[in-house]
Amino acid sequence: MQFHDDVIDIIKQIPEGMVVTYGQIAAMAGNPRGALQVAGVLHSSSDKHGLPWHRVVNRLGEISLPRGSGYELQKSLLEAEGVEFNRNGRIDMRLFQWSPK
DNA sequence: GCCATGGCTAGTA
DNA sequence: GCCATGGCTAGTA
Repeated sequence: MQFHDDVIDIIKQIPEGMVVTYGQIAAMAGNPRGALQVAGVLHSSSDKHGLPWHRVVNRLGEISLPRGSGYELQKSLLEAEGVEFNRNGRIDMRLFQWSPK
């Protein structure tokens, strides 16, 4: 599937220390309303393709995974790359959101 | 609201 | 086919 493959390509390009949004990826892959599908791809194909899945967050700059089920891991992976979280557990997207050239 | 996916029944043949 | 189910979100209030 084209969408699926595009999503994977895009995610692979996210540089270390940067993040992108589900919707952003969906739009880049040609389906502005496919945010949920992007989440699906992440959920199912992250391991197989060795994707930097932790660099994908929701539009508010927060981690979407539930506490105790991925949240902590994702947060620590991002912090290890220099991404900072404020007291609300959010990332300042003006500083860390990546967009391709 | 949106939309692709996956699981699980109808309902033909 | 139908229907529930997501690692979601634009656009009101």
